[in-house]
Amino acid sequence: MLRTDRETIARSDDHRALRIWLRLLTCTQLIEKQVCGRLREQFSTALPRFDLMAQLERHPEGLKMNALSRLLMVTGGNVTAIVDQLESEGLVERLDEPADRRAFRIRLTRAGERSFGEMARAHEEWVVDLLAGLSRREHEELLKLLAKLKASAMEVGS
Amino acid sequence: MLRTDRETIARSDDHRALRIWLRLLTCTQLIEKQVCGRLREQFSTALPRFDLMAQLERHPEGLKMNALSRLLMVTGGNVTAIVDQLESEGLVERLDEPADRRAFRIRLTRAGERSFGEMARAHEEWVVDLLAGLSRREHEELLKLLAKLKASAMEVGS
DNA sequence: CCGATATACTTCAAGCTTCATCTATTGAGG
DNA sequence: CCTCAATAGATGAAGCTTGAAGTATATCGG
Repeated sequence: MLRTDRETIARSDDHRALRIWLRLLTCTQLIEKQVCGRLREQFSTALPRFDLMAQLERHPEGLKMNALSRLLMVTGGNVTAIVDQLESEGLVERLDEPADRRAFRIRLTRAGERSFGEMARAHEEWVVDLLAGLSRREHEELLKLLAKLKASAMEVGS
Repeated sequence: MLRTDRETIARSDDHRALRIWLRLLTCTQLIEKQVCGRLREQFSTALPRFDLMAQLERHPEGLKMNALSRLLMVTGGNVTAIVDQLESEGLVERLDEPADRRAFRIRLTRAGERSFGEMARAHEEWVVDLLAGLSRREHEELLKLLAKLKASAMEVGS
């Protein structure tokens, strides 16, 4: 019978968790560098701008700065800066929120929708390519495990 | 019989890849925020400094700037800045490389080893906690899938 | 040995992000 | 009503990261 004392078990679990975290980080950075680089080369834009527009595209009714900040997991000041940029380029607009005079609703303009659409198509291709080394079965498994991981990490965070 | 035309299959694959990428990014950011925040609160230090020291700890013989840059996936200029900081605090040292007068070998000092050791213990606990929602079986599965993902992404990158 | 090219590292300006702080507005009790 | 705490956003300084340009050294082909 295989015997392992508690400390050894604990140590090997610790080790495994750490390895997962490091590998997760590496994967994210690899993909991020690729996407970031191509976004810059082909569309002269940066990832945070793309991410913000992606959120707006999913919410055609518009989003408050606050909501953007939470969805993108960045600080409010950061959202202000990105929205300022995009607004000055005519890609998004700030609409007054009748119910709350402190807030506005940020929405893609027509030009923003068009511009994002082009980028999104290319972006999707890049991501599909980057993940092409896994089978459909593995994709599904990974998606499931990441959901659990997300839940686990969120619980601790709260 | 279930029938799906090629485009629908392609679209659903695309969709899946995108969802995996988004979820991966979310997981990484969640964990990163946690680790980053606690590192700052409890040790008044930042993640990149910790990461750099972690690499040095794994390579007691020292690493060249170059190697650090590759391992950490950041630019050389960035490594220079972080090493400058840590060196001024006496946590790492630059040793001349006899074979190549352009290069040096960066190593943890005794103080650096001590300081990193404390942080590493706490860090490992945090990570174990954050991943505690998954079983050992799931940990192993996730580690395997991430290895494949890493390989897949690296192939495209090259 | 020499010159061209590549490599190791540094420097610096520009952009991104965060944190702390500030203003305006809302909402809840008294 | 008022006041006070909470919330929506904006602002500005400080730190991190990058990319491009610069310096010094190494290597390779003639």
